[in-house]
Amino acid sequence: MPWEKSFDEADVLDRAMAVFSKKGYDSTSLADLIEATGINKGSLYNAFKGKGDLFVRSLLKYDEEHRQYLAELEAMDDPKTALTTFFDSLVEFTVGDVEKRGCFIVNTAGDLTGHSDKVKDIVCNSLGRLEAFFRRCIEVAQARGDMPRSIEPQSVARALLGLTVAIRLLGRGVFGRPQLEMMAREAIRLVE
Amino acid sequence: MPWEKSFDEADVLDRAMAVFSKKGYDSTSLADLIEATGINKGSLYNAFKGKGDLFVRSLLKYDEEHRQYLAELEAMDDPKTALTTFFDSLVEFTVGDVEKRGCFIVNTAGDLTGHSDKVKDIVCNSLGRLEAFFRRCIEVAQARGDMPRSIEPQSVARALLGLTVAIRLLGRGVFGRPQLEMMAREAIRLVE
DNA sequence: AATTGTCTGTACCAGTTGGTCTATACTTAT
DNA sequence: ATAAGTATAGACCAACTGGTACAGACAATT
Repeated sequence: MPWEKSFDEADVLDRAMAVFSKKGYDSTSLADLIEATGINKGSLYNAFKGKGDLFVRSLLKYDEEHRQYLAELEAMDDPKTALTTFFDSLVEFTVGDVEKRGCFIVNTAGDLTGHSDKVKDIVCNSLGRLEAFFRRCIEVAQARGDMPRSIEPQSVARALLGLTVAIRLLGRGVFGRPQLEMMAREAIRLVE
Repeated sequence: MPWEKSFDEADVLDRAMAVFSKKGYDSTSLADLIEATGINKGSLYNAFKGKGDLFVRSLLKYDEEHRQYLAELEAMDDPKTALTTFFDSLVEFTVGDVEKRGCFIVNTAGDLTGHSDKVKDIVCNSLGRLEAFFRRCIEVAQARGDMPRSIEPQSVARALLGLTVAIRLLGRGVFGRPQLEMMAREAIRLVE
């Protein structure tokens, strides 16, 4: 009888995610991946179909974790606090990202050309879910009387998505903490 | 006596700009550049120091053109119209970009890791100028009584910059015209 | 016509790319 | 011990990478 897979696949995906996110798909070589994951080239091609497959699976895992975080926020059941918490931790997370690897989804969104339709779908769905989360937060808060009726949920949700993308993108080298905090504050001002 | 340079350097930079913008620095090969510019490898290395130099000079040219456009807008001397015109043409330009090459500056901003400090400076300065343009528009409009005093020029300008970046980035494959128009409308709503 | 220097094409370079393959070491259950 | 399957290391591949070198074609001045 053989041997159970020895390396932790989730761990490999996490490490691959970090490299792909930091350098992008094309600029990440197999050598980079082998060094980062610690597993051998043979094992890599045994466990995954290749570089492309590893990328897609990493992206899916990142997306899945993101989705869970949104679910936790939504479970707070105080939509306005959920929004402020989101933007607070967004800035905190971005500033704390000392390696400047940024958001895997946003980085990939800026690179959509030259990616498969599968990747495009993952990115579009992920961003769509975030926008929908914003929209639900606004609608529920309005129903509770915590947010003015004058706000159009769909379009403000889309603006919040835009500011989120901008914070994640510009936080990777253009802006520092004070600038990012100012942008986040302005995002919250949109729903006040 | 020799011969004056025969190919149009500005034209070469424009063509290089298109390829670099579409595929990014790393993913653009010398073969791509030769095919796009139409000039020979030898001429390329004679006229420019190499791939990196060609990239920087293309980026500078793009930035310069951008700067001129902003100057034209500011010369309109009606800051609020300048802002709406900016976002209208931003969406129009993004939608009309059928090759989905996006904004050279924004694309490079998303890729800042792995670029020289020179490139970082160009990108940061370019985005900084756009933000300053927004701020001046707001301040002048406020002085004229065309915009509410409650608006904080600096932070709203930064939010407008964020939405601009988002429109350019997401317009490259994630969003279509209606979604982009909605984001642009929300940007204008920030200064009303 | 001779000269000067740019353009072009091609050949060439060493290093890297993603990917395959094989031989060997190893771990587990029979 | 044997068998089955996994991990590893490395050799190997053709294609491509950015970059250099060189020969000849060409244009403009003298």
